[in-house]
Amino acid sequence: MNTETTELQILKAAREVFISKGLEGARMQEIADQAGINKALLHYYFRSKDKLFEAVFSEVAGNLFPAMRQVLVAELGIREKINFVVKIYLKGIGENPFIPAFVINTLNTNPERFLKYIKEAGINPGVLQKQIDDEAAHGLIRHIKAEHLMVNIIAMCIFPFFARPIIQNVFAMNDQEYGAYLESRESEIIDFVLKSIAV
Amino acid sequence: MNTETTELQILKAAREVFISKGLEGARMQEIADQAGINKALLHYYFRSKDKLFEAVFSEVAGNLFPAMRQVLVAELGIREKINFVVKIYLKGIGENPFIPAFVINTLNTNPERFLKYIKEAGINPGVLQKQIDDEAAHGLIRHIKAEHLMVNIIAMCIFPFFARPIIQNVFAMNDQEYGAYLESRESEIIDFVLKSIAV
DNA sequence: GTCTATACTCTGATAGAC
DNA sequence: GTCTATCAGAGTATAGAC
Repeated sequence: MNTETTELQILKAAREVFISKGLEGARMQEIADQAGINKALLHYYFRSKDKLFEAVFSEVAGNLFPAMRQVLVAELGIREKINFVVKIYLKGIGENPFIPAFVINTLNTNPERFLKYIKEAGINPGVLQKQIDDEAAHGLIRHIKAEHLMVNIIAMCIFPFFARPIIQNVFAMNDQEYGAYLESRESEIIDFVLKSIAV
Repeated sequence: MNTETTELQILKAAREVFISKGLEGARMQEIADQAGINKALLHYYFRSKDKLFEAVFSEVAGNLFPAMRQVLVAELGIREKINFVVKIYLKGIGENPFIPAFVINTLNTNPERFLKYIKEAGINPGVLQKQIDDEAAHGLIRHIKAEHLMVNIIAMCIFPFFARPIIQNVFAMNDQEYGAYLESRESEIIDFVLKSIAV
């Protein structure tokens, strides 16, 4: 098998194992098995467990913020931005439902590792705040601080993914029902937010 | 030193280390150091690392849901309940800001361990749904499903605690400013929700 | 109950043949 | 590039003295 394929297979396997077990919980042996290769090869390609983790994490983290940034600077009204960001987030996370817990876990056990990716993202909430102030002044929405609006929206989008077992149990949903619940949240969240910021 | 004191000191130290490092990341040596005792004593009191973790986790998990349950069955209108639950949650978590990440982490790496505590909690959202339907029928609030309202509220309360490094960086807050931000969220969340469910 | 010393296991990492 | 075999270190757990 050629080099590139092997490397990609390792990364794929590593991503799955690290995401479900975390850095400390993951075993190089398990990653090797999952990739259908040998433990020694992992070190041949990535030198150490930590470097392999870094490779996985940078890939994941690198995809987190660009979408957000794109929305913030887009030429859209607040309502359209809200509509857009909720859809993008739910779709993105829905395709990789364990990413949020993985990120939060890394964020808490290893904050330094994370900071550079946040900085690289170059998200500037100032433009959003200005837009909010503008639209509020014109009576299109009520006034609200960007740091509350953004956090509220993202919280509502992400939370059901890592609290899944709790929610599913408390509301007695089976897997299928939970899938439907997640889908229903798209319009629910948008509706919830728009009603809240209406004048 | 007497038995009880030592056991409590071990539990305290174990709680701190497990919460910041997770089950796999924690070291028995570190727990022993933190407790000011010897590694062997940990095993004398708790037999194994896993049993020690279980002791810590059951204590933490056992305190999570009772508050929520109490609010659900209280004799209060929806608006008062919302007001109440936000305050209770923010206060409770504020005193132990790393609990949410710890729980989410355990929840994802070891779901089985969690399920029994959820079941024990005996939270019944049916009563809340009935109350919502009632108040909506009387035109006091708009209609909304309990599984959206509850998840939205809790998400907004908890999220800032485990996303702290991200939020703090994106909005360029220092530690003091972040403390003020967390405090300001109490009234912001209540306001945000009440405006959203107004008729 | 508490300690020191040590046994044992697991696992990340390397050496070296092919 | 890929494998088998092995090392070295870390970390949990136990034995046994006090």
